[in-house]
Amino acid sequence: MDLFLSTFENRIDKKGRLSVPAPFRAVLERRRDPLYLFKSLTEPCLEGCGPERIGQIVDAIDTMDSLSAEVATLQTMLSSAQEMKLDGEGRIMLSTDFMVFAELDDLALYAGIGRSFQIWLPARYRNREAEARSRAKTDGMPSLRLGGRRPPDNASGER
Amino acid sequence: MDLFLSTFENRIDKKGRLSVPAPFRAVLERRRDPLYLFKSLTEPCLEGCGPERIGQIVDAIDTMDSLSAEVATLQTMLSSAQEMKLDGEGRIMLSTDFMVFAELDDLALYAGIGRSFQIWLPARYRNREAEARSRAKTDGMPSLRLGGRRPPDNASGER
DNA sequence: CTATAACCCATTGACGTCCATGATTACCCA
DNA sequence: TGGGTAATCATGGACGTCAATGGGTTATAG
Repeated sequence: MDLFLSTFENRIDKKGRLSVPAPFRAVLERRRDPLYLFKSLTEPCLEGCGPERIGQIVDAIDTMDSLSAEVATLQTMLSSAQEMKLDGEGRIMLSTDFMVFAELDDLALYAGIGRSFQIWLPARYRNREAEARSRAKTDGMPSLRLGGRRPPDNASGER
Repeated sequence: MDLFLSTFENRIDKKGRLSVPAPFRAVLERRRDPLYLFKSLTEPCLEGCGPERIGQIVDAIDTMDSLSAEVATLQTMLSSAQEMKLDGEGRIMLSTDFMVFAELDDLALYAGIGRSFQIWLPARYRNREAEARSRAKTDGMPSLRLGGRRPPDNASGER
Protein backbone atom coordinates (compact mmCIF):
# COMPACT_ATOMS: atom_id res chain seq x y z
CA MET A 1 0.00 0.00 0.00
CA ASP A 2 1.90 3.03 -1.14
CA LEU A 3 0.60 6.32 0.10
CA PHE A 4 1.21 10.00 -0.18
CA LEU A 5 2.83 11.06 3.09
CA SER A 6 4.86 13.90 4.52
CA THR A 7 5.18 17.46 3.30
CA PHE A 8 7.47 19.05 0.76
CA GLU A 9 8.12 22.63 -0.13
CA ASN A 10 9.06 23.31 -3.74
CA ARG A 11 9.57 26.46 -5.72
CA ILE A 12 7.43 27.69 -8.57
CA ASP A 13 9.70 29.20 -11.20
CA LYS A 14 8.94 32.17 -13.43
CA LYS A 15 7.39 29.90 -16.03
CA GLY A 16 4.92 28.48 -13.54
CA ARG A 17 6.65 25.13 -13.31
CA LEU A 18 6.58 23.11 -10.07
CA SER A 19 8.41 19.89 -9.30
CA VAL A 20 6.30 17.03 -8.02
CA PRO A 21 8.13 15.47 -5.06
CA ALA A 22 10.03 12.38 -6.11
CA PRO A 23 8.24 10.10 -3.60
CA PHE A 24 4.86 11.17 -4.97
CA ARG A 25 6.03 10.60 -8.53
CA ALA A 26 7.22 7.16 -7.53
CA VAL A 27 3.74 6.25 -6.24
CA LEU A 28 2.09 7.36 -9.46
CA GLU A 29 4.64 5.72 -11.72
CA ARG A 30 4.43 2.44 -9.86
CA ARG A 31 0.73 2.33 -10.63
CA ARG A 32 1.21 3.82 -14.10
CA ASP A 33 -1.29 6.46 -13.08
CA PRO A 34 -1.62 9.92 -14.53
CA LEU A 35 -1.88 12.79 -12.08
CA TYR A 36 -5.06 14.80 -11.65
CA LEU A 37 -5.37 18.13 -9.92
CA PHE A 38 -8.61 19.86 -8.97
CA LYS A 39 -9.75 22.68 -6.75
CA SER A 40 -10.69 21.75 -3.21
CA LEU A 41 -14.35 22.24 -2.38
CA THR A 42 -13.74 23.39 1.14
CA GLU A 43 -10.32 25.00 1.35
CA PRO A 44 -8.10 27.28 -0.68
CA CYS A 45 -5.86 24.53 -1.92
CA LEU A 46 -5.49 22.09 -4.80
CA GLU A 47 -6.07 18.38 -4.49
CA GLY A 48 -3.93 15.84 -6.30
CA CYS A 49 -4.75 12.20 -6.90
CA GLY A 50 -4.80 9.37 -9.36
CA PRO A 51 -7.69 8.24 -11.53
CA GLU A 52 -9.22 5.90 -8.96
CA ARG A 53 -10.19 8.75 -6.69
CA ILE A 54 -11.79 10.62 -9.59
CA GLY A 55 -13.75 7.47 -10.25
CA GLN A 56 -14.91 7.34 -6.64
CA ILE A 57 -16.26 10.85 -6.91
CA VAL A 58 -18.10 10.00 -10.11
CA ASP A 59 -19.57 6.89 -8.53
CA ALA A 60 -20.65 8.77 -5.43
CA ILE A 61 -22.43 11.33 -7.57
CA ASP A 62 -24.18 8.60 -9.52
CA THR A 63 -25.81 7.27 -6.36
CA MET A 64 -27.25 10.68 -5.46
CA ASP A 65 -30.25 12.64 -6.63
CA SER A 66 -28.95 14.18 -9.80
CA LEU A 67 -31.03 17.29 -9.33
CA SER A 68 -29.83 18.07 -5.83
CA ALA A 69 -27.65 20.98 -4.90
CA GLU A 70 -25.06 18.63 -3.43
CA VAL A 71 -24.54 17.00 -6.78
CA ALA A 72 -24.07 20.33 -8.44
CA THR A 73 -21.44 21.15 -5.85
CA LEU A 74 -19.60 17.88 -6.26
CA GLN A 75 -19.64 18.26 -10.00
CA THR A 76 -17.58 21.42 -9.71
CA MET A 77 -14.73 19.27 -8.43
CA LEU A 78 -14.87 17.26 -11.61
CA SER A 79 -15.17 20.25 -13.90
CA SER A 80 -12.15 21.86 -12.30
CA ALA A 81 -10.03 18.72 -12.64
CA GLN A 82 -7.11 18.65 -15.04
CA GLU A 83 -4.90 15.79 -16.05
CA MET A 84 -1.38 17.12 -15.48
CA LYS A 85 1.46 16.15 -17.74
CA LEU A 86 4.92 15.98 -16.27
CA ASP A 87 7.95 17.21 -18.17
CA GLY A 88 11.20 15.29 -18.33
CA GLU A 89 12.21 16.54 -14.89
CA GLY A 90 8.95 15.62 -13.19
CA ARG A 91 7.44 19.10 -13.14
CA ILE A 92 3.89 20.23 -13.79
CA MET A 93 2.73 23.55 -15.16
CA LEU A 94 0.15 25.26 -13.02
CA SER A 95 -2.55 27.16 -14.86
CA THR A 96 -3.17 30.72 -13.72
CA ASP A 97 -6.62 29.54 -12.67
CA PHE A 98 -5.05 27.10 -10.21
CA MET A 99 -2.49 29.63 -9.03
CA VAL A 100 -5.16 32.22 -8.30
CA PHE A 101 -7.46 29.76 -6.61
CA ALA A 102 -4.81 28.51 -4.17
CA GLU A 103 -3.27 31.99 -3.88
CA LEU A 104 0.11 30.62 -4.84
CA ASP A 105 3.06 32.79 -5.57
CA ASP A 106 6.56 31.33 -5.86
CA LEU A 107 6.44 28.62 -3.22
CA ALA A 108 4.16 25.61 -2.91
CA LEU A 109 3.75 23.11 -0.12
CA TYR A 110 2.72 19.54 -0.86
CA ALA A 111 0.92 17.80 2.00
CA GLY A 112 0.47 14.05 1.63
CA ILE A 113 -2.73 12.77 3.20
CA GLY A 114 -2.75 9.10 2.32
CA ARG A 115 -4.50 8.33 -0.91
CA SER A 116 -4.25 11.91 -2.13
CA PHE A 117 -2.32 15.07 -1.46
CA GLN A 118 -2.87 18.79 -1.35
CA ILE A 119 -0.98 21.82 -2.62
CA TRP A 120 -1.00 24.88 -0.37
CA LEU A 121 0.47 28.27 0.08
CA PRO A 122 2.98 27.31 2.81
CA ALA A 123 2.01 29.99 5.30
CA ARG A 124 -1.64 29.10 4.97
CA TYR A 125 -0.97 25.44 5.51
CA ARG A 126 1.04 26.09 8.65
CA ASN A 127 -1.81 28.07 10.16
CA ARG A 128 -4.15 25.22 9.50
CA GLU A 129 -1.71 22.74 11.04
CA ALA A 130 -1.34 24.84 14.17
CA GLU A 131 -5.11 25.01 14.51
CA ALA A 132 -5.39 21.26 14.22
CA ARG A 133 -2.78 20.76 16.91
CA SER A 134 -4.34 23.14 19.40
CA ARG A 135 -7.69 21.54 18.71
CA ALA A 136 -6.22 18.13 19.43
CA LYS A 137 -4.85 19.37 22.75
CA THR A 138 -8.11 20.86 23.97
CA ASP A 139 -10.64 18.51 22.42
CA GLY A 140 -8.50 15.40 22.62
CA MET A 141 -7.52 13.06 19.86
CA PRO A 142 -10.05 11.73 17.44
CA SER A 143 -10.84 8.21 18.43
CA LEU A 144 -8.74 5.66 16.65
CA ARG A 145 -9.36 2.06 17.34
CA LEU A 146 -5.70 1.21 17.58
CA GLY A 147 -4.63 -2.21 18.59
CA GLY A 148 -8.22 -3.39 18.70
CA ARG A 149 -7.20 -6.54 16.93
CA ARG A 150 -10.14 -8.32 15.42
CA PRO A 151 -10.14 -11.67 17.27
CA PRO A 152 -10.81 -14.15 14.43
CA ASP A 153 -8.88 -12.32 11.74
CA ASN A 154 -6.08 -14.84 11.65
CA ALA A 155 -7.83 -17.19 9.27
CA SER A 156 -5.68 -16.18 6.29
CA GLY A 157 -2.03 -15.58 5.61
CA GLU A 158 -0.28 -14.57 8.80
CA ARG A 159 3.36 -15.28 9.16
CA MET B 1 4.58 -10.75 19.77
CA ASP B 2 7.61 -8.51 19.76
CA LEU B 3 7.25 -5.06 21.22
CA PHE B 4 9.15 -1.85 21.66
CA LEU B 5 10.25 -1.69 25.29
CA SER B 6 12.75 0.12 27.49
CA THR B 7 14.49 3.42 26.88
CA PHE B 8 17.69 4.29 25.07
CA GLU B 9 19.70 7.44 24.78
CA ASN B 10 21.64 8.03 21.56
CA ARG B 11 23.55 10.93 20.14
CA ILE B 12 22.53 13.02 17.17
CA ASP B 13 25.55 13.94 15.07
CA LYS B 14 26.10 17.23 13.28
CA LYS B 15 24.34 15.94 10.20
CA GLY B 16 21.21 15.06 12.13
CA ARG B 17 21.78 11.32 12.06
CA LEU B 18 20.52 9.17 14.91
CA SER B 19 21.02 5.46 15.51
CA VAL B 20 17.89 3.41 16.05
CA PRO B 21 18.42 1.13 19.07
CA ALA B 22 19.36 -2.33 17.95
CA PRO B 23 16.40 -4.01 19.76
CA PHE B 24 13.97 -1.72 17.93
CA ARG B 25 15.64 -2.43 14.62
CA ALA B 26 15.35 -6.13 15.30
CA VAL B 27 11.58 -5.81 15.76
CA LEU B 28 11.17 -3.96 12.49
CA GLU B 29 13.45 -6.26 10.54
CA ARG B 30 11.74 -9.36 11.83
CA ARG B 31 8.45 -8.04 10.41
CA ARG B 32 10.14 -6.61 7.32
CA ASP B 33 8.48 -3.33 8.20
CA PRO B 34 9.67 0.10 7.22
CA LEU B 35 9.80 2.69 9.97
CA TYR B 36 7.51 5.70 10.06
CA LEU B 37 7.98 8.76 12.22
CA PHE B 38 5.46 11.53 12.76
CA LYS B 39 4.97 14.45 15.09
CA SER B 40 2.86 13.71 18.12
CA LEU B 41 -0.39 15.62 18.12
CA THR B 42 -0.42 16.29 21.83
CA GLU B 43 3.17 16.24 23.04
CA PRO B 44 6.51 17.64 21.96
CA CYS B 45 7.90 14.34 20.81
CA LEU B 46 8.11 12.13 17.73
CA GLU B 47 6.22 8.89 17.38
CA GLY B 48 7.62 5.85 15.64
CA CYS B 49 5.58 2.98 14.29
CA GLY B 50 5.19 0.52 11.47
CA PRO B 51 2.94 0.74 8.45
CA GLU B 52 -0.07 -0.88 10.09
CA ARG B 53 -0.72 2.14 12.25
CA ILE B 54 -0.46 4.47 9.26
CA GLY B 55 -2.92 2.28 7.42
CA GLN B 56 -5.35 2.48 10.32
CA ILE B 57 -5.30 6.24 10.16
CA VAL B 58 -5.90 6.26 6.41
CA ASP B 59 -8.77 3.82 6.73
CA ALA B 60 -10.30 5.78 9.59
CA ILE B 61 -10.28 8.92 7.47
CA ASP B 62 -12.06 7.17 4.64
CA THR B 63 -14.94 6.18 6.89
CA MET B 64 -15.42 9.64 8.38
CA ASP B 65 -17.07 12.79 7.18
CA SER B 66 -14.29 14.32 5.13
CA LEU B 67 -15.31 17.83 6.16
CA SER B 68 -15.09 17.21 9.91
CA ALA B 69 -12.46 18.64 12.22
CA GLU B 70 -11.43 15.14 13.25
CA VAL B 71 -10.42 14.34 9.70
CA ALA B 72 -8.36 17.50 9.49
CA THR B 73 -6.60 16.44 12.66
CA LEU B 74 -5.83 12.99 11.37
CA GLN B 75 -4.61 14.41 8.08
CA THR B 76 -2.16 16.52 10.04
CA MET B 77 -0.67 13.32 11.42
CA LEU B 78 -0.27 11.86 7.95
CA SER B 79 1.22 15.04 6.55
CA SER B 80 3.88 15.02 9.21
CA ALA B 81 4.66 11.33 8.73
CA GLN B 82 7.83 10.28 6.98
CA GLU B 83 9.01 6.88 5.96
CA MET B 84 12.50 6.74 7.43
CA LYS B 85 15.19 4.92 5.55
CA LEU B 86 17.92 3.42 7.66
CA ASP B 87 21.47 3.67 6.41
CA GLY B 88 23.87 0.76 6.51
CA GLU B 89 24.52 1.41 10.18
CA GLY B 90 20.89 1.55 11.24
CA ARG B 91 20.62 5.32 11.50
CA ILE B 92 17.86 7.68 10.46
CA MET B 93 18.20 11.28 9.34
CA LEU B 94 16.04 13.66 11.29
CA SER B 95 14.67 16.55 9.26
CA THR B 96 15.08 19.98 10.78
CA ASP B 97 11.30 20.07 11.05
CA PHE B 98 11.40 17.06 13.34
CA MET B 99 14.32 18.42 15.31
CA VAL B 100 12.62 21.74 15.90
CA PHE B 101 9.31 20.18 16.79
CA ALA B 102 10.74 17.88 19.45
CA GLU B 103 13.28 20.51 20.49
CA LEU B 104 16.15 18.10 20.00
CA ASP B 105 19.75 19.13 19.72
CA ASP B 106 22.45 16.50 20.13
CA LEU B 107 20.86 13.84 22.29
CA ALA B 108 17.68 11.83 21.86
CA LEU B 109 15.85 9.45 24.14
CA TYR B 110 13.89 6.53 22.73
CA ALA B 111 11.00 5.37 24.89
CA GLY B 112 9.46 2.07 23.87
CA ILE B 113 5.74 1.94 24.64
CA GLY B 114 4.69 -1.39 23.23
CA ARG B 115 3.48 -1.26 19.66
CA SER B 116 5.19 2.04 19.06
CA PHE B 117 7.86 4.22 20.54
CA GLN B 118 8.59 7.87 21.10
CA ILE B 119 11.63 10.08 20.67
CA TRP B 120 12.13 12.80 23.27
CA LEU B 121 14.57 15.39 24.46
CA PRO B 122 15.93 13.40 27.42
CA ALA B 123 15.43 16.11 30.05
CA ARG B 124 11.88 16.68 28.93
CA TYR B 125 11.09 13.01 29.03
CA ARG B 126 12.38 12.66 32.57
CA ASN B 127 10.19 15.52 33.70
CA ARG B 128 7.18 13.81 32.18
CA GLU B 129 8.08 10.56 33.83
CA ALA B 130 8.46 12.19 37.24
CA GLU B 131 5.13 13.97 36.82
CA ALA B 132 3.40 10.76 35.86
CA ARG B 133 4.75 8.94 38.89
CA SER B 134 3.84 11.67 41.35
CA ARG B 135 0.39 11.89 39.79
CA ALA B 136 -0.01 8.20 40.44
CA LYS B 137 0.75 8.81 44.13
CA THR B 138 -1.66 11.68 44.62
CA ASP B 139 -4.49 10.72 42.25
CA GLY B 140 -4.20 7.01 42.78
CA MET B 141 -3.51 4.40 40.20
CA PRO B 142 -5.25 4.26 36.85
CA SER B 143 -7.27 1.13 36.37
CA LEU B 144 -5.40 -1.61 34.65
CA ARG B 145 -7.35 -4.51 33.31
CA LEU B 146 -5.14 -7.30 32.12
CA GLY B 147 -6.41 -10.09 29.99
CA GLY B 148 -9.29 -8.09 28.62
CA ARG B 149 -9.48 -7.97 24.88
CA ARG B 150 -9.87 -4.20 24.59
CA PRO B 151 -9.32 -1.27 26.86
CA PRO B 152 -12.49 0.21 28.38
CA ASP B 153 -14.12 2.35 25.72
CA ASN B 154 -12.68 5.79 26.15
CA ALA B 155 -15.33 8.43 26.49
CA SER B 156 -13.34 11.17 24.75
CA GLY B 157 -13.58 11.78 21.04
CA GLU B 158 -16.28 9.29 20.16
CA ARG B 159 -18.91 10.60 17.79
C1' DC C 1 4.87 36.34 -36.63
C1' DT C 2 4.52 36.20 -31.75
C1' DA C 3 3.62 34.00 -27.50
C1' DT C 4 3.27 29.95 -25.02
C1' DA C 5 4.50 25.47 -23.87
C1' DA C 6 7.45 21.25 -24.53
C1' DC C 7 12.19 19.69 -24.54
C1' DC C 8 17.07 19.59 -23.44
C1' DC C 9 21.01 20.49 -20.67
C1' DA C 10 23.86 22.47 -16.74
C1' DT C 11 24.43 23.47 -11.90
C1' DT C 12 24.12 22.81 -7.12
C1' DG C 13 23.16 21.15 -2.98
C1' DA C 14 21.16 17.59 -0.15
C1' DC C 15 21.18 13.06 1.18
C1' DG C 16 22.16 8.11 0.72
C1' DT C 17 26.10 4.98 0.63
C1' DC C 18 30.40 3.37 1.95
C1' DC C 19 34.37 2.90 4.96
C1' DA C 20 37.10 3.68 9.25
C1' DT C 21 37.43 4.09 14.21
C1' DG C 22 36.29 3.57 19.09
C1' DA C 23 33.94 1.74 22.84
C1' DT C 24 31.15 -1.27 25.20
C1' DT C 25 29.48 -5.78 25.92
C1' DA C 26 29.10 -10.61 25.49
C1' DC C 27 31.53 -14.82 25.20
C1' DC C 28 35.13 -18.21 25.90
C1' DC C 29 38.80 -20.39 27.92
C1' DA C 30 42.34 -20.86 31.17
C1' DT D 1 36.55 -16.50 38.64
C1' DG D 2 39.17 -13.52 36.08
C1' DG D 3 41.33 -12.15 32.01
C1' DG D 4 41.44 -11.94 27.25
C1' DT D 5 39.24 -11.99 22.80
C1' DA D 6 35.75 -11.38 19.49
C1' DA D 7 31.59 -9.35 18.12
C1' DT D 8 28.27 -5.90 18.09
C1' DC D 9 26.95 -1.29 18.09
C1' DA D 10 27.34 3.68 18.20
C1' DT D 11 29.76 7.38 15.91
C1' DG D 12 32.23 10.19 12.58
C1' DG D 13 33.80 11.49 8.08
C1' DA D 14 34.29 11.16 2.88
C1' DC D 15 32.36 10.53 -1.40
C1' DG D 16 28.96 9.68 -5.10
C1' DT D 17 24.30 10.00 -6.76
C1' DC D 18 20.04 11.97 -7.60
C1' DA D 19 16.52 15.38 -7.08
C1' DA D 20 15.34 20.22 -7.45
C1' DT D 21 16.02 24.24 -9.95
C1' DG D 22 17.02 27.47 -13.60
C1' DG D 23 18.13 28.79 -18.23
C1' DG D 24 18.15 28.28 -23.09
C1' DT D 25 16.28 26.33 -27.51
C1' DT D 26 13.01 24.29 -30.46
C1' DA D 27 8.20 23.04 -31.66
C1' DT D 28 3.35 24.59 -31.91
C1' DA D 29 -0.67 27.24 -32.05
C1' DG D 30 -3.25 31.38 -32.49
